Amino acid sequence: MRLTSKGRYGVSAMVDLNNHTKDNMPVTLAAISERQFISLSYLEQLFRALRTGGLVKSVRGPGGGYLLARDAKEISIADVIRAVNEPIRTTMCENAVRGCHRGKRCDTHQLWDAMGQYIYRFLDAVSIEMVCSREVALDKIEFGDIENYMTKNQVVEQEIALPRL
Amino acid sequence: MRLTSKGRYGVSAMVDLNNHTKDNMPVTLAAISERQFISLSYLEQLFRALRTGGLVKSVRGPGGGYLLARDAKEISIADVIRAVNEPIRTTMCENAVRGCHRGKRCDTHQLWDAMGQYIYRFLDAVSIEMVCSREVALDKIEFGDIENYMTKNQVVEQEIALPRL
DNA sequence: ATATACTTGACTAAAATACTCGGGTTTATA
DNA sequence: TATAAACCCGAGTATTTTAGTCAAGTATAT
Repeated sequence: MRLTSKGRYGVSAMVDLNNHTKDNMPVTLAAISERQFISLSYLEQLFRALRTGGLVKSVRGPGGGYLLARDAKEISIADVIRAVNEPIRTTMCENAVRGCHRGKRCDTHQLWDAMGQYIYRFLDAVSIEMVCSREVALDKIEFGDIENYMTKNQVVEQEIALPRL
Repeated sequence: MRLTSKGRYGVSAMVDLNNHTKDNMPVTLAAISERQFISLSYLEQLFRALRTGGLVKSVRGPGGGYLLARDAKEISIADVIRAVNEPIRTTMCENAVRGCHRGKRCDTHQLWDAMGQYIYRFLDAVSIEMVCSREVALDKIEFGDIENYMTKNQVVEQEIALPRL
């Protein structure tokens, strides 16, 4: 997962879409473009990715536009960011010559894994609905126990994109 | 704060430095360079920043090198990343024409602020010492209550660098 | 028919990042 | 006092990534 402005635009667009959907009527990109100050062509690119990712459905022709593919409660920020960015290809350390070399994990491998998981926990827990309502505070979110990070034997793969070493 | 490979290199170098300091004898960049596969010139650039940031002290001349400026327990990952990256100039939304416009905060402003604080909490809580020892698991780290994020009236500024809208 | 609105692939421009280079300065030691 | 080890520093370039555009479609309501 990459934290770039593309992801931010994606989230802004999804939030706008949810805020302006009434009676299950599709919302046009032109409308989102005006409200969010995002160019139409760029929005088209973003929604292509969002549709491929199964987060929105499109209705073609006049009167058409986009709708959320499922309830805003069921769409996380992580979902959106994942959808608009290309999937990351390399697992950072594993095949690199430097850093983690000769199969040996670099001294900081564990740290970045832990951080990735930690950030994911946030982005997975926050939904489009929460951002829209602004009523839901994070202290109401169920995160589970804050543990099991940076433990010795953990082997979960790094998923927050840090440029490869 | 930016999460880039420069920061990773910085952390790797600091961890290596701590791991290879014996009897308060300075460690040379040449040694770190060999062990971590980071070019000498790049290391020089990094340590310039680390020294300016008060995280290491240098000893010049033959037999010289670098030492941690304070105990590894007292140096957080956030400290290191902050030191090697230029400080961020703009507060993302505030002065931009798009996104947060006309003084009105954009719908997602709160979200990114909350995320920034959340990530900071992690990077501030983890020290170089913890990464070196690998004995300290995150479940032993005191994070305080997991709340006060994304609450309605929060006005803490965004500090994780997301490219400006 | 026509206009609305989504669809797609490919392309370009701009920014950020990573990294290098060359010439310093300090200082231990022979 | 000459030499070499090692840090110091400004300025530059190259690469990669990201952001954003463009042109030519296709589907469909009216």
